[in-house]
Amino acid sequence: MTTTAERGLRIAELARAVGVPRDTVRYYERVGLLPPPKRTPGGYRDYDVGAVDRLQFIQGSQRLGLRLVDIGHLLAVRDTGRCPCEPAGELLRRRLADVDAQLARLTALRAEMAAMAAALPQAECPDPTPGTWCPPEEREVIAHVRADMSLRPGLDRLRVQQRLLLSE
Amino acid sequence: MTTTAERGLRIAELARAVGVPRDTVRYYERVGLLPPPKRTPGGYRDYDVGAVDRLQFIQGSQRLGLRLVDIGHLLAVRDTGRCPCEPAGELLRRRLADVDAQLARLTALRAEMAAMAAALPQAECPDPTPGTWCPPEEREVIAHVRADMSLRPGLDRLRVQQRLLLSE
DNA sequence: CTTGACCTTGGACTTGGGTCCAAGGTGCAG
DNA sequence: CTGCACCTTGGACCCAAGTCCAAGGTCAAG
Repeated sequence: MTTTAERGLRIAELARAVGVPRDTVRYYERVGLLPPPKRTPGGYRDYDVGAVDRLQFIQGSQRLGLRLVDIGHLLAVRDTGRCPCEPAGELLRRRLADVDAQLARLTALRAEMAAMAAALPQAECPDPTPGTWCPPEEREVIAHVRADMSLRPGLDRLRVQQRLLLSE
Repeated sequence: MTTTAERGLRIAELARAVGVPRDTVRYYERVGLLPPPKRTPGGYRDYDVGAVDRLQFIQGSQRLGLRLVDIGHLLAVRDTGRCPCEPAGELLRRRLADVDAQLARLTALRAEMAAMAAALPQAECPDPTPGTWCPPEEREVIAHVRADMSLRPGLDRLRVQQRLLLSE
């Protein structure tokens, strides 16, 4: 028997292999994305190479904008061996629509911001009165933009978008 | 003296005026976006009409993708009366760059997702083996996309973007 | 005066995806 | 055998931007 019961990956090795923190791997296990691995006699997690694949899949799916729960669904169908194309396609198509909507919103946003930026004077402008915004001439432009800003109906989705724009 | 000490807005009135929950107004006060208003003898918050303006400004800025902290900075310069054009312009230009970067990423993402979706067969496809993903022919395409997905260097910014794509 | 709508507060809870910690166990080289 | 790196666990904490709650106070109408 040459079945050398080769020792799989320890958690740090797996984590390093895909470039995530160890805690994240444990977290994925906690939330059910990674099945509980075999354990060494001492209780250490003992992953086989498939785990690298799975973890990479999770990472990739995340980059495609899927939430962990959705990735979980995807993994579930992948695991059962039923054709994943239907649900995966469904998911992808929905996300694609989202991305398109997002692109449209971002494009509009970009135009708006560019307009605002253009409206702001280059350098020396007299200090405005507190509580207002920019001296008279500019004020009209800004007021326009502002009205535009405040009157637009509540696209709650945008809330989500803002978070992303931010990053610092 | 015709200074009729007219009663300002109660919190619910202010909130209704701009279409936010009462709690949000209090929250903004807690985090320093709204100054603590006058109080009625009974301790009720007593807002003047300027608060509507300020709250609308906050809402508008949020729609432009600013975080509350950033909006706070903006409001601070607005309040001090120093020319806001410089910092505001700075902020706007940075955000604009972010939006551009985001647009680029989203566009790439869209292409990638479209490719994936196109690669998925329409309907009847043989069930794949568990743990893999789609039958052989498609598998290559997917594998390619997947490699692309997993090998791309860690643009951590994307993490933020994902959140946004999600909405459900 | 009573009723009911409104207001006050501090604090806890939410979502999503982690991240960190302390106390203690394991594995292996020297 | 010692030392050290690594592992285990449960649980607490983080961010953002709220949201909800209970216990109690206020105000205006009837």
